[in-house]
Amino acid sequence: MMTPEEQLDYLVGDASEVHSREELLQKLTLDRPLRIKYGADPSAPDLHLGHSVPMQRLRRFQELGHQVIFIIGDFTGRIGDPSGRSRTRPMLSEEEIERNAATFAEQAGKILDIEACEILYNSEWLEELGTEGILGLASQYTVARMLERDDFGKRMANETPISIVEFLYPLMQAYDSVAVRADVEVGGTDQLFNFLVGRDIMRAYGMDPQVAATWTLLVGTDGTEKMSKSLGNYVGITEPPVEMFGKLMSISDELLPHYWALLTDEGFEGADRIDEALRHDELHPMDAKKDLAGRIVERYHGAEAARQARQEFEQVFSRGEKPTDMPEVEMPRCDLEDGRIWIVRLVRDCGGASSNAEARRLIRQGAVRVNDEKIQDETENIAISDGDIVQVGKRTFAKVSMS
RNA sequence: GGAGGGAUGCCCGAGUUGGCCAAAGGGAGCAGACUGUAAAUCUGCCGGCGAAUGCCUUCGGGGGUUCGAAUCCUCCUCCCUCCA
Repeated sequence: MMTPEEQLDYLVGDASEVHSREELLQKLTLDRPLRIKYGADPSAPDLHLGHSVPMQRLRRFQELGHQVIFIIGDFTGRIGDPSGRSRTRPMLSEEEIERNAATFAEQAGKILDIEACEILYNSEWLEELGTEGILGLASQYTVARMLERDDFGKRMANETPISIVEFLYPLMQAYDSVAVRADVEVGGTDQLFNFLVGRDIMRAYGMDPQVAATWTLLVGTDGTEKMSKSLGNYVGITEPPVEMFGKLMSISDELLPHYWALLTDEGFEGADRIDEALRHDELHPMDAKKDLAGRIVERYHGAEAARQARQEFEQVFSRGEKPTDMPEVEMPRCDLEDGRIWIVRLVRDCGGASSNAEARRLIRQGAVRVNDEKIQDETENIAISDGDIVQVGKRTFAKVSMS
């Protein structure tokens, strides 16, 4: 059994900010499971490694017997994204939200014990608030304090508009904490302000304020922006092992310690060790990356899958060989003329291009090979037979299957 | 309530004395070279169409002027800024 101090370290030792550790320590000595709040977006059901960071931490709370509460922001989702100016958040129907929540639960279940979690919709209590309740809530906070938020402050300074609902958003999120009697709220550093509003609002409603704990946001595979689906720089936790492995191998060396710290169980200490070893040339960056990729694939797909993904990666990219499994393209004989097919059409059928123009471009640029032979004439009608292998670029392969 | 500015290709953003605009430039993306599938860099591509100096669809939406419009007129929709 860990002492409360050890628990504190285990739970928030690697957090970027905790307000406050003393309070959390005090709560840990209470003889009851704490209620740990995590807000989930109702519109983005595909979880990626960025989401996995706070979720791994939630799992630790769970391990120590605390109660994890997911709040699906179905109501707050409707009032729009407070940060995105032009991004119009689509209105989601109830069925969609329901479906997204199911997907969320399924994917979150890969990281923690979902059966033991409470999943709540904030429309449940926010709808009941009514105008009177909203006004009462709004009266608990001042404009000046709202402007303390970095984002708002900047926009005021730049004279870019801020809509009133954007002020309401943190308040509602704060009210969620009141409604679920949260002891702790966890999330990314971008949520800190909202979490702190939560503390104030809880006090205003006569409750013990929640502890706010945030973790550094995971940077995407591009190495600059935060990981997000819309930026296309993400690694989804349900992606197939080979894809996952490949994406992790393509990150820059500089990103390695950051990933190591946030995504492995070794945390910042392990990351420092890796960083040190890399600096002294005791470790090759590629090996370190393979290690990282392997660990992550293993977490979501198991050890065997991780081993295979690594092997496949080395086969195709290090040795330039063909992958073990290639998708087959059905080639009806009747579509051929004298056993020949237009190369552009072939590239498209293999999924190597989405239009003829794109296929032409690829051919002109020397990216297309059929049975290892480079094809550069975009007008060529090529003879094909069963089992021929078409390669487009470095990673798209397909095997022809005559029918 | 009043005055003014704007809506361009995936994103940002030129272009508005009408033709030389499929539309500059940057970013993203894709391919090639180089590699450790790195990253960085360099080169090329970057609306579509079974070869074309060719054709088709694009510059918020509709209508119009014209041989010809992203560029002019008109109505509509949306966004923004300033004054009150």
